[in-house]
Amino acid sequence: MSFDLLAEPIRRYVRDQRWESLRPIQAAAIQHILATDDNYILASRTASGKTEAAFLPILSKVDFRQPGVRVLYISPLIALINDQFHRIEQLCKYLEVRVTKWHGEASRAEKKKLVQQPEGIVLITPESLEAMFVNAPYSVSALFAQLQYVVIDEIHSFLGTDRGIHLKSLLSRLEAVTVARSFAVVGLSATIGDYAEAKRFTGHEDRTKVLLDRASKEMLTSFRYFPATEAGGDLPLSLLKDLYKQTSNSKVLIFPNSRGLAEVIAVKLRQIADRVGGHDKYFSHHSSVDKEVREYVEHFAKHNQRQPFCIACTSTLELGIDIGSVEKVVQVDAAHSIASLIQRVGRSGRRDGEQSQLLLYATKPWSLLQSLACWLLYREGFVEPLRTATQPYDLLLHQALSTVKQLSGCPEAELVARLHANAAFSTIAPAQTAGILAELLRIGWLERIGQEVIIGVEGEYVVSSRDFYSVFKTEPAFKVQHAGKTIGEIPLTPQVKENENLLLAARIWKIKYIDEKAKKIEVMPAHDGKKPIFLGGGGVVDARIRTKMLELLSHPSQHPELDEASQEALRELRQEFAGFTLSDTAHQRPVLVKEGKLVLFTFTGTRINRSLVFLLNCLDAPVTYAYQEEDSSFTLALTPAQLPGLVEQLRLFAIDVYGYLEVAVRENPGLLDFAKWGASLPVTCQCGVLKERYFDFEGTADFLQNTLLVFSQLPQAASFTDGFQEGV
DNA sequence: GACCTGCTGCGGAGTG
Repeated sequence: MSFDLLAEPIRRYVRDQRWESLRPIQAAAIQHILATDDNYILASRTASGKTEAAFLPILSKVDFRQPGVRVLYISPLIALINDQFHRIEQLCKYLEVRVTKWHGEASRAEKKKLVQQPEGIVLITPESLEAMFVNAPYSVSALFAQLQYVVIDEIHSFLGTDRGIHLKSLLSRLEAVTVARSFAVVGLSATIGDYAEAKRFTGHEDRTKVLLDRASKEMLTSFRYFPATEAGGDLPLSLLKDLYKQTSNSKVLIFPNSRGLAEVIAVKLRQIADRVGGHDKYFSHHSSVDKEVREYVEHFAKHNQRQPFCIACTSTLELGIDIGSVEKVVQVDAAHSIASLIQRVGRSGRRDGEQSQLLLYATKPWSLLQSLACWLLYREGFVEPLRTATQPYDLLLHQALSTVKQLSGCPEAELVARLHANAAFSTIAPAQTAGILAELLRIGWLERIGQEVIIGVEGEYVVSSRDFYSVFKTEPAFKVQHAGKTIGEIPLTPQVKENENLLLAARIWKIKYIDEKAKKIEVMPAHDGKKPIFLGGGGVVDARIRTKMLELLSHPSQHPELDEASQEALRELRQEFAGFTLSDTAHQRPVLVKEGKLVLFTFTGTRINRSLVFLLNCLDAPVTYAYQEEDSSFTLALTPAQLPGLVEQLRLFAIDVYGYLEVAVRENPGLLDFAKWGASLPVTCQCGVLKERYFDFEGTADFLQNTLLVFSQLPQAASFTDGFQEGV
């Protein structure tokens, strides 16, 4: 049925592929895309042919004899563009349509040719599109004036992120240069939790539809518990031995949540394999491993059908790039989000009829509890809700500079109007935009010439810098080399000294010398070393995960997926909370009374805990406290009678926090380090960015208002506010 | 107790 709707050359392509049938998502996409000019989100599991689902109908529909680029494909990764280029080019040979890669590592000659004769399909990254707007705005209109379709791959990776707001703004600006003032958008993804958000992303929620294939693969899951021997130490040997036994004969991906631990696992498993005569295909894969080394690992995994292998990796192997069939996925300690767990699980079982396995290791009781909570929520189909910023002042600042550069200056009123008309910034009031522009004029990033604003002297440095095109920050790093070969890149931490040993790319190295000027570290092979240290902020855990953890502690549910040691660890943890009778885990929170102190377990998300820490530091009469993210607990030097009063005080601060935020941001500008362009905003906007993206004071006030405290040694529950009234 | 992502234009040397 759907097949017959395709153009003849495309039908020939499908026949030549010898596919038995079209996949469900392909059949649905063909019917819908050919019938309407609406936007579509195509959601179905990895390796289900989404690229073809989009391109078969689009190529059948679009008239490529017209001049101009007709289809633009946008990807979050260069590697994905290179992957997709081959597939799309194969398909386009049947139509004699030109396909051009346009990213930082693509051929300049090809780009130049395309500008001279704009046609066909272009594959691009958001940053390259940004660069084109800034450096060659005439090319943007020359290439894209006749644009008919924009395909966004892995669209979930943009949703709810700064990079997503950036891309949304670029799409809005792109629409403005097309003759038709619009194009259709097709978004592709395997993991979308929030379809409304995906629809809004296209800029036209009302004419965006979702085509969804829910089919998924069953995984054989088991939890395994090996308690860490020392705090902050490496993994216990018993875990590594078990891990080796479980994985030595399979094709495996191991996700240990950090680059350092990925190295430890790859090196230690290789050492065990050496001793017992196992295979030697142990790799590590993360951002600090050299790109060529990573490509070799990906290539090996993809083209190797029979041999077992093991890759210890971070989120570099979560997205899109096809690495062939994986039989087992191992997660060491809890994944930071359910969205991430879904992507990781999705890396295995790409072939039909293959049984795949998920192994969840834990080294600490709380991590086991969190891991179990995440897995149960994943099974329930829960994905963290996305919070797209409604006041992204920092991204507006970036796009304001980019727009002024694009237009070579423009009247201030027109700039304000353009930014307001941009779908990414429609929720920002023009008065706020004017305030941001005033600040840019004040610091010399913009200048006023007559009626127009242009890029200022200081601004030229910013806009001309290589770092301008992206909205995310990166840490400076040193190249690690051995005998002329680059192994990877690491930040210069105190650990990096001559004669120190470190692990990188699944090997052990001794540092020979450090060339500060050239930013290079020369190393030689060694036999023993420490894991590399990387600097990073903390993770953000959703409140729903913490509530699930509390439910697991309060209700004696059975989980056959847990091994004996895990069962025992869970039993012990439940025992610690046996003194509390919690009937309403949505609102009740336990407070342990011991040794003249209180331990308040908030069981809420990182943002609210973070806000509570901030509010505690605002108090006029300081309270001694210690906060732990692992078990979401606050240890307070208070008596039970004092707690309700404190809580009410914090709630009042949370409702009217602005003054405190302003003081904090002036005293400690580092608070805004998470926002690349935040430092140049007016202080009011800086506070707005902090409030919306780092803290959650509204949620905190809500939490403080509605939570019922259950003390371990008091007979009955007391509400925060009740308690406060009693205290008065 | 984190992880990831991308990048222009120019000059000059080397190559065909």
